Formats: sequence, structure tokens, C-alpha cells
Amino acid sequence: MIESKIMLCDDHSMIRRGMKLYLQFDLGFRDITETASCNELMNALNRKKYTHLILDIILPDGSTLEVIPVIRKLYPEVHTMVFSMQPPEVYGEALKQYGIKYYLSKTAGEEEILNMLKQFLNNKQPAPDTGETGRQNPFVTLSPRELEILHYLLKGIGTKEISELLNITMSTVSTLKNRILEKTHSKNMKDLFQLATLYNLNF
Amino acid sequence: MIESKIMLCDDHSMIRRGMKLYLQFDLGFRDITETASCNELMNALNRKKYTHLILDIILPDGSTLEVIPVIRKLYPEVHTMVFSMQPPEVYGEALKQYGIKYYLSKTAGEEEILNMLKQFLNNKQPAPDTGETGRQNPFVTLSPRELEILHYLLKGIGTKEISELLNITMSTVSTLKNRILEKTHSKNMKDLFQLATLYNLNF
DNA sequence: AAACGCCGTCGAATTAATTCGACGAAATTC
DNA sequence: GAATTTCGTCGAATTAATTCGACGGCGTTT
Repeated sequence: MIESKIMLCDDHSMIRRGMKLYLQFDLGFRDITETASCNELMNALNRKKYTHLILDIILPDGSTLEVIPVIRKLYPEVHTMVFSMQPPEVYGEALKQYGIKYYLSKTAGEEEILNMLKQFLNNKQPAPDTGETGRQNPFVTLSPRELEILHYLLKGIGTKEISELLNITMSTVSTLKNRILEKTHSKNMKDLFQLATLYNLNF
Repeated sequence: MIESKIMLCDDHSMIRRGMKLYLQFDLGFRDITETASCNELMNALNRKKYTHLILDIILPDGSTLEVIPVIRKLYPEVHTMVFSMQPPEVYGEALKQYGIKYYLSKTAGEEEILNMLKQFLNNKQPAPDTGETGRQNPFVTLSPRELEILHYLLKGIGTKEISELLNITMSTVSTLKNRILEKTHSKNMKDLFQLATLYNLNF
């Protein structure tokens, strides 16, 4: 194995220390650089060549989602793993579109963390993701009527009021709403709001 | 200094490792026990006497807000510090009501973390409450119970399920939910989610 | 001490929302 | 062209959620 040069970007010093411990003591890597913001990250990448990036999503000066496209353009060969508090369902799709194949949740157990780190740092293929050739925006599968309902739902309007606005039954609205939740793989409204925010769908 | 027996409760192994490193290497404490849920925590407290507790707020099986009153009743002499991702303004008041004087934010820098840990573990008086922060944050007016409910609401959990989790009536949950909406001036859940996002409360 | 206001709780009545078919029309696949 | 899927819709039954008034407990104010 070639000596890996690892960049670890997370704004929580606690997390960085914990992660560093895994990388150093458990996995034996030594070349680990830390950054705590998008800005620091980009500067550091500019200064030195890294083989692996381990990035948090939410940083004090913005989201790594904003810089990942830039990074992939400037340093196409670097391996990138995202590591976040956010549930993978939410960012998974967006990251796949960006070509990020590794997503580690901070809520994962020790074993899972170590396993994924090992695979990632040895440049193995990522965990067997559920097939599906690079899915797109989950909202594109919605029918016209469903999009109409979605529009009102995202404004926080309830089933009853929507049914009145569109002159249809509440049960119809409920049915459509459920189909929307299914198609977007949202468990509940909170998931839907999050997903919509993620895809800039907040109209 | 008397030998401290420290209990560290957090569901992220990464955080636990980072914190343990601070406690062991930087501060020289050795008796550190880890737990990762409310249940584990209560069992561990029952088994052994601790001098200091360092607790995360949000755990997989509930909120420490639920168990802190119990802990303070059963073990009134134990020193407790809360340690969380949430901005301190939000939980500060509720915790003060529970007699918790130490609140450490995971977003704090290394120095701040070490300082507060030192003070806490040496049983000094808490840091001079960093001035009047965020009188504008609408979440500060929430009562302890309301914050508890809020926590579940923000996870997208419904009234019925919350009532089951907390063993109270649905009508109670609904009442609390409405008071939360009122106090935060939210018309509906969508507003609440948005507001929570705005105040970095989404976890 | 009395009065006030917030807190956590509930019951009963009411309303909102979901579920689970089901149906014809339109689009798509075979 | 037949079979299948998706779409928009609904009714009836059921379940979830809200409303509203209330009550005792607990701090504060007066």
C-alpha cells in the first residue's frame, strides 16, 4: 500500500481527535492533516497533495457540498469520503451525483467506522450500494398532480386546506401525499422538507 | 485533588474517544467509564459511585433531559456537565432549572474545552455565564418538557409515537406542541423545521 | 398570605388525516 | 392490440391529532 496522505476536515476538535485516534492507532496511518473550515481546506489542498479526504458536511463557513465540485475538478484523482451527523438518506443521492461513493455516519458503531475507513483508505470498492445506476433527483419521478400537491405541502399547508384549494377530497390529497413520500423515500414530512431543501426545491 | 470517577455518556464513539483523550492525556484522569444511552447510563450509575458525569443531551433512547431529574434525586452530590452539539442558549435555561451549571458546546475550541473541563473536574465555580446571549432565539423560552417534545418533533416523530415514548397522553403532547408553536411563532411544522435549521437546532 | 402565572397533565368532544380498497382513463410495454 | 402500469380520483372505515377547559403544583409578586 502506498503511503496515504490524509486530510481530515471537521470543525469539531473532539471529532478530529477521535478520528485521528482511529486512523493512527487502529489503522496505522501517520500522515494526517487537520482543517476545520472550507477555507482552510481549500488552502491546504492547494499547498500539498493528498490521497484521501475525509470531510464533514457542515462547516462554519459553509457546506462541503459547495466545494466538492471544485475539489473534484481541481484534484480528480483524490479519494473522498464524507463523514457527517446527517442521516445518509438525505445526502446520499446528492453525493452520488458528485461522485462520492463513501459516506460514513458519525452515529455508526466502532466496528462499522473501522471497516469503512479500512476499505476507503485501501481504495477498495465502496460497500455494495443498492445497485441503481446513479439515480437522479427523487422529485423527477413525481407526476404533475403530485408536484402540485408537493408545492402546497412544502409551504406547510395541511391536507384539509389543500383539498379545499384544489376542490378534491381529503382522501385524494392524502393518497397523493403518501405517493410523494414513497417516491422520495421520505418517512415523514421532516424528511421531505430536508430533501426539498437539499435539492433547492423550496419554492 | 481527590481521585475523580468520571462517567462519560455519548452515543458517538468518535466523541467518546476524543473526550477520553482530553481527560486522560491532557488532564491526567484515569477512572473514566463510557456509556452510550440513557439506559446504559442509569444502569452504570446504579452499579458504581461516580463523582462527575459528562453527558450528551441527545441519545438514541431518549434525551438526558428526561433522566437528569432522576439522577439529581438519586445522586444529589454528583457533579454534572452537559456536553452537546446544541447551541448553549437553547438548553441553558432548562438545564439551570435542573441545577446543571456546566454546559460545554461540542463546537467549542480546544482551549475552551480544556478550560471548562479543568474547572469542572476541580469542582470550581462555573465560568461566568458568557453574558446575555441570544435574547432573540425563540427557543430559549421553552420549558424543559417543551424542549423534550421539540426534540422528537424535529426528528419527524408524530404525536402518537411521542406520547408512547414518554408515556403521556396524546392530548398532552398536542398541548405542548401547540405551546412550542406559539412560543416560536411558527404557524406549522414547516415553519418550525425552518426555524430550527436557522438556529442550528437540527440534530 | 393571597394572587398571579407558568407548567405538566388529562378527558371528552371534535376535526384532520390516513388507510385501503377501488375505478376508469391514459400512457406504456410487450 | 392486448396487457400492464401509472394517474387522478373517491368512499367508508379507521386512526391520529387538535381543541378546550380544567386542575393541582410550584415559583413569584404583591
